[in-house]
Amino acid sequence: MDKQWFDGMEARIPRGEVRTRFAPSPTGYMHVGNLRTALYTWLIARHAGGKFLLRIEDTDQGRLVEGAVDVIYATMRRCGLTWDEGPDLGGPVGPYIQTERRPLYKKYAELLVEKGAAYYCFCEKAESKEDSGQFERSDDPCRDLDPAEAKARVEAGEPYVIRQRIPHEGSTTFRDAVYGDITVENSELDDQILLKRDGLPTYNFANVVDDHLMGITHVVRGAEYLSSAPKYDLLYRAFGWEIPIYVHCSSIMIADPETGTVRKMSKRHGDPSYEDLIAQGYLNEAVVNYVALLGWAPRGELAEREFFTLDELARVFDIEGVSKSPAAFDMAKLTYFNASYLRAMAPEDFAQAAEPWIRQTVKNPAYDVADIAALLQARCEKLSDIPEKVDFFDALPDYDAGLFTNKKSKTDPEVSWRMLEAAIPMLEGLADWSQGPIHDGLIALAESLGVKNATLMWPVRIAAAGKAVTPGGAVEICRILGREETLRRLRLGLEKLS
RNA sequence: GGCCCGGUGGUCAAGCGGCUAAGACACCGCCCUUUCACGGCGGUAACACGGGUUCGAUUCCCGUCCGGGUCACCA
Repeated sequence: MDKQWFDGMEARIPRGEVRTRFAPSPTGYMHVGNLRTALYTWLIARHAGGKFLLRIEDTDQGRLVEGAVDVIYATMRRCGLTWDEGPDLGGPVGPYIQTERRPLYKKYAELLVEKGAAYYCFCEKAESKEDSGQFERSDDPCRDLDPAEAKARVEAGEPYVIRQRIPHEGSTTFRDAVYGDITVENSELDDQILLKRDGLPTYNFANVVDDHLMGITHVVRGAEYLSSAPKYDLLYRAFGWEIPIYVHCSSIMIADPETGTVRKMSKRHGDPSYEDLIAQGYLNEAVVNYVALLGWAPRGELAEREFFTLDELARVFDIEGVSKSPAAFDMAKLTYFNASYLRAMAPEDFAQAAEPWIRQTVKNPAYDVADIAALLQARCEKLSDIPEKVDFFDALPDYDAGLFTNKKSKTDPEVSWRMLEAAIPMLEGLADWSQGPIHDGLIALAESLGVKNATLMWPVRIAAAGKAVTPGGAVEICRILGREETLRRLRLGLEKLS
């Protein structure tokens, strides 16, 4: 056995430093739940001034996805979850890709066999969950094989796996930072496979080995791993390693409209992933902020606060505030966060973000993106709301004359006809086609006609836009459309009313 | 089903033995107003249930119910 593996790693890591890791498997997208786990993991490290590492768990050869690692990098970067060590950066305890650490796991598994905490198993492979459970764990005929005989069969080339030998008696208690102490009867635990037939480790084994070798102090992961935690403890103890602090995070649920119940959020059921949300026009900052609050809440003074930047989160995040019960993902609230972030943007930043969405329907270069964006900023909750809202600029919709009737504005077809007839010459004669003059001209006209502002504004806006609801009022829309186009549309309205 | 973990308004949640039980989203009104928004103001709405412990339980313990997780050579 190569002794350096046992003594070398620890020496490379400063004592007392908090080290956490996000260890995704490359699936090609980021679950919302995974994003939150990554975020909390990052926050714990940053809060403590420690190190955050990225490790790729690609031990499932059957599920390799091309380019998936790049998706992970891109997502992490976009979210601001910077890492200090990782496959691309390297670091003192690499490699950071599990398949590149392959020889390591076998050595450690064999060490466990030597110690009697694991054993070779030659039983038939159960290909799936359904095929498993052919025999009860206590019935595994290989568990009590003579070590020398087992070794001989291995050397003879017989396929095998290495299983963890879990005591049949007693119980195991482990400690979790959010759930507290949890005790499980050992008889409830199965002799899980550590090393697969292909020589690669299972997730559970690779985690223990890597987390130890990489000096991870806080193991953060989803609550679905809570039930395997006692087996981890048994493994750490068998190795004689220090047990890290476990931080299990409850699942993120989502309401299922079909069944009227909640279930764990998952890509498989068509629930949105991080990428989906971004594609739907949600801002990265809003998603991160919202997700941070799904399962964690600031305490004390900050209990009422909801808006946090990443840096602020790093400052105030504490494991104490992590909740034990599963939280339901609420798209409406995410939308609220997104709307707030959109409104808080500098106008020019918003215009830049909105431009591609505006240009989906506003192709005419005569219409200024910044002008339109200014109308939109307070009126959209997500960027994908935009195209539909501004579709009337390029082409006047084929609207119904009924739109001219509006009770609140006191308009009907007849009134509207008079308003348009009066507005057209006034607008034609305007010296300067800009916000102030158009506004003042219309207000003055309303006064001279003896009608309330809305009575004049409504028909003008309807004729100009051809829609009942528009971003911005009559003045803004006319200004952007330009004098010529505005007059053309108002005359069309007049015709429609004749 | 066994085991494990949860349970404060529809949702996220504060609370950590004594409170008229915060706040936010959503919803409903009102104000503002050139449509719709934004913004402002106000409102409806909760401690799952039953036993204990205690002078006193949302808070501690037990049971019930409900919800979730897990029982793969997947992670």
